[in-house]
Amino acid sequence: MSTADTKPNDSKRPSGCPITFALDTFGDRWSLLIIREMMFHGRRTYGEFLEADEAISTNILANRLKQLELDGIIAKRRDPDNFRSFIYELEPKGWDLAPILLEIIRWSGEHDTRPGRLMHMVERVRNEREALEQEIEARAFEPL
Amino acid sequence: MSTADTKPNDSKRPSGCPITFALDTFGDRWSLLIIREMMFHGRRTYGEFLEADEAISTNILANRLKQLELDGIIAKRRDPDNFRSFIYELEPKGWDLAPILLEIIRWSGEHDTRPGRLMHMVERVRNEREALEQEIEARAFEPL
DNA sequence: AACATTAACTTTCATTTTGCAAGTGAAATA
DNA sequence: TATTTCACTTGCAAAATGAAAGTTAATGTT
Repeated sequence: MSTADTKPNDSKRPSGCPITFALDTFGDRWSLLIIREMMFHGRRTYGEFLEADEAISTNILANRLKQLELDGIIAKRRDPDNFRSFIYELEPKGWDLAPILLEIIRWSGEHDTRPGRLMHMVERVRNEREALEQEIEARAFEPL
Repeated sequence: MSTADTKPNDSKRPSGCPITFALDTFGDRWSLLIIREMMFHGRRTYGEFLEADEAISTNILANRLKQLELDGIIAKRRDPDNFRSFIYELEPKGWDLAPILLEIIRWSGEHDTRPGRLMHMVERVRNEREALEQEIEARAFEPL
């Protein structure tokens, strides 16, 4: 195999530090974006992830999905209605990243001054964080 | 120059997304660790950062410090007591990352089951988050 | 049934980033 | 004056990334 089939950013020697542990599981360029797509945009299949704004490469996407699954952040199952398709879903460990993502959105809302910045989620985090958290929590417990 | 003097993980096309904005400024392997060292371990100089557990390479450290400074996360000034030394300090934009780091620590506390995991900060976040936040906030406003 | 299309990858390879080791220059110390 | 300290920089090999093309199997079309 010549493909990137090893995890890129695992610490050589585990330090025991909680920050390092977290970076080892989602501290790369793409993992959090995949999680964002699942958590906030409802994307669930390989093809849907490729349609996201940031245009991830197919090999990187495959590698990250595999790694996120190994780390228990997401789960993969067949689409019962389309046997060539797979559905990726967040696991509790993945849904539990929501507070981190919301804090990241809050921080960017405070410090991103670019003209083209998107304020939709920023406003929701500012004005109705509780409701937003509950909405996400509810989706985490949706059937199937 | 052959050195890594460009920012590695800037999005080619800015998407306006707050998550992407954040990843562009600290979504790499080392930036958050440098910020952790400053915020929780009081390290402030190039030499002190090199003493951290994770052993960052000198060229990467130099590159990240430069980039964090450009992004307004940290500031660099001469040590008035030692003219060959520089002191790096968090800017408000950097201190404001504290809630993100605390959420990351919380998340790892919930999901890191490794035997060697360090629980000190996890416990503080669990049991006295308010006090911890205020302590950090206080240090953000310390003179000089 | 034959053919085209869709979906989820895998492979190849060039480019970029990382990481290690060694080197540089200026300021402080012996 | 010589040595050490501090903050980097440089060179180079190894690893990761990204773009594009290829593969395999399920589906949809004629």
